[in-house]
Order: sequence, then C-alpha cells, then structure tokens
Amino acid sequence: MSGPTAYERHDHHRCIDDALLAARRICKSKGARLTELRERVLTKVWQSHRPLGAYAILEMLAKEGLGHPAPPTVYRALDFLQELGLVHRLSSLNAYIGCDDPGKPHDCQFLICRQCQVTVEVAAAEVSKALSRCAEKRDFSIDHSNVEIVGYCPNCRDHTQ
Amino acid sequence: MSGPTAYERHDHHRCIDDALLAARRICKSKGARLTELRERVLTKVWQSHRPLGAYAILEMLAKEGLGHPAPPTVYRALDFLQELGLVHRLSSLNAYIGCDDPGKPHDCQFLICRQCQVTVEVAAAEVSKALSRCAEKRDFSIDHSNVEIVGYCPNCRDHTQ
DNA sequence: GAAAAAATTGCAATATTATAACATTTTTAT
DNA sequence: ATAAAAATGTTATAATATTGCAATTTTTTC
Repeated sequence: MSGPTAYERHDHHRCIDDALLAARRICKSKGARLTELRERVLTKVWQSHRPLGAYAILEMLAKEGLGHPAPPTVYRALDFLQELGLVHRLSSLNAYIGCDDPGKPHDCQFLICRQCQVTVEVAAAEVSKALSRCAEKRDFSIDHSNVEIVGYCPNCRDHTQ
Repeated sequence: MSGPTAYERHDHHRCIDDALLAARRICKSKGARLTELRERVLTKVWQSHRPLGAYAILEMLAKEGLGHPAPPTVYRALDFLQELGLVHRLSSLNAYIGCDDPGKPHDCQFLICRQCQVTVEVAAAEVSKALSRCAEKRDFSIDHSNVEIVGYCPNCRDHTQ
C-alpha cells in the first residue's frame, strides 16, 4: 500500500491560487483575455498534479451546473491556455497539466509516475543541452521537444516496488 | 521548394529487407511468430522513414487485395511488433515507425521533421545520461522515456527556412 | 496422428479523443 | 451606436483505439 504523496500532503489551494494569479498576470501582459470559462478550465487542470483528459475536464465543468459545455469548448480553452504556456499537453497520455513556470516559453521535461500518475515538470538544463547537441550534431534544427519520462515517483517507488 | 531527402535518394529496398531479416532473426530467437500478417504490417511501416498511422497501414493492407482487415487486426500486429522492439510508437503523432536497431531494448530519441515528416531514431548516450541523472536527482526511477524532438531536418532546413 | 490447448485472426460494435462548420453572443474598437 | 473581432454554443462527424466473442490456425501433449 502506498502512503500519501507529497502532493496529497501539501497545501494544494496554494498551487491553484498561484496558478490563477500567474495566469491573470500573463494574460494581462500579453493582452489576452482570461475569460471565466478559461479560468474554470485552468482551475480544473490544477485540481491535482495529475494530467487530466479533456473529457474529464468536460465532466467536471458539467458537474458545476453552469450548463453542459461540448467538447470544442474545452479544447478551445485548452488550446488557448497552451498557447500562453499555462498548460502542457502530455501526448503519451492525451492529457493536460498545469505549467509550473508559465510566462516565458521553456524547454521542459516530465516525470510521470506509472503508479499514482503524479507528474512533475522539470527544466533540467543538462537535458536541454544534451538534446541541443544531439540535434546539432545531425544538422537538425529544433523547434521544440517533448520529453516524457515514465517510471515511479519517490513515494510509489518506496511503497510498492 | 525542397529537394529530395537523403531517404528518397538512398536504396530503400535495402532498409525494408534488412528490417525483415532482423525481424525474422529476433522472432526466431525469442520463440515469437512473425506471421504473414505481422510481416505485411512491418513492411508497410518500413515503406518510408516517415511515421505511419494505424489507419494508413489499414488502407495499405486493404489495397493489397488480400481481404479488408479491421482496426484490431492492425493494432494487434503493431502491439506485437512494439513488444518485440521492432517498431516504435510516436505518441505526439499517433503513428508508428520501424526501429532502426531492434533486438535489444534501448533508450532512444526521435528527430521529427515538421516539413517532410522524415523521422530519425537516435540513441544519444549523452541524452540518456542526462535523463538518468535528472531522474535520479529527484528520486524518480525510470521505466522508459519518450523523447520526440520536433524541428527541421537538414534537407528541409536548407531549402525552406 | 488425433485431441486438447494455445495463439492468431476475423468481425461487429463501441469507446475515446479531437475537429469542422456554422450560428449566436459578447467584447472591443471606431 | 455601430461595425468588427473575439469568444462561445451547438450539431455533427472525423480520427484513433479497444472490447468481446467467434472462427481459424498452430502448437503441444498424449
């Protein structure tokens, strides 16, 4: 049996609030509109540190009782949030997660736990450099990279392996 | 306008033949059965150095006139080939590509051209090491990684940028 | 070599993820 | 106030993937 994760113990309201504040600041500075819907979607994405599928978000919105949005509504909000760097898409999971360091575009990597799904975003300079050198060596010019590392987080590794 | 890629110029029958030979060898050594269907799917995957979607493979099989397989047929063959390390799935494209170095499981990375879709598999030790260190530093135990680098290949970079 | 077991394939239905096209509403700019 | 632009609503559908069960083929066991 697995004990509570670091993310279950910590003050998670803080994460959500911080994410919303950052989002408002970034939208303001870029002249983008963080509408109520977009804010609601961002809040859902931040309900946990686990990647969330678009249809899961859709259900959560529906349960709030403010009307039953259709898929395009959620996908459009997610597209908007991604373009502003407020959420990331994890393509191996078809799911979305809040960005830990929004604002400036950045190269990052994800550590995804197979057991509890908790996903951590990291920006390891060593990895970025290795990717750049690898590409350069092959005359490949990088636009962006998608690095998803799957395994067991410290909590699950200790309790289940 | 883009000129022919390295992969359009090279002797591609060689790639397909090599892939089939390797596949037969590996299946034999592992006691797995490379059936006709699986061989046909592997051949399709190797028709180019571009990742191919499951439904594209399905169409190609149908056009051969040996019956109209349904999706599970292709997905099952792809699952089999993946388990043996003969093909990789590129999750950001929902597509499959032949493995350049099948047999032993290996950490690898993909360089995906946005322009021509040609995708190169590399096994950069520097990247693998950086990922390991990054994970270790965070007490994360890696099961596998998915590294997709998107950008422009040498050919497209020269002709279109 | 025949029967049983296991693996593979066929097939129909359906689940899941994502987008297209167009109407309506809301917000912003003139 | 009006026109233009942006955002959202709505319906339908596309694209990707899986489930469950039947039929067939291959392998194993006796």
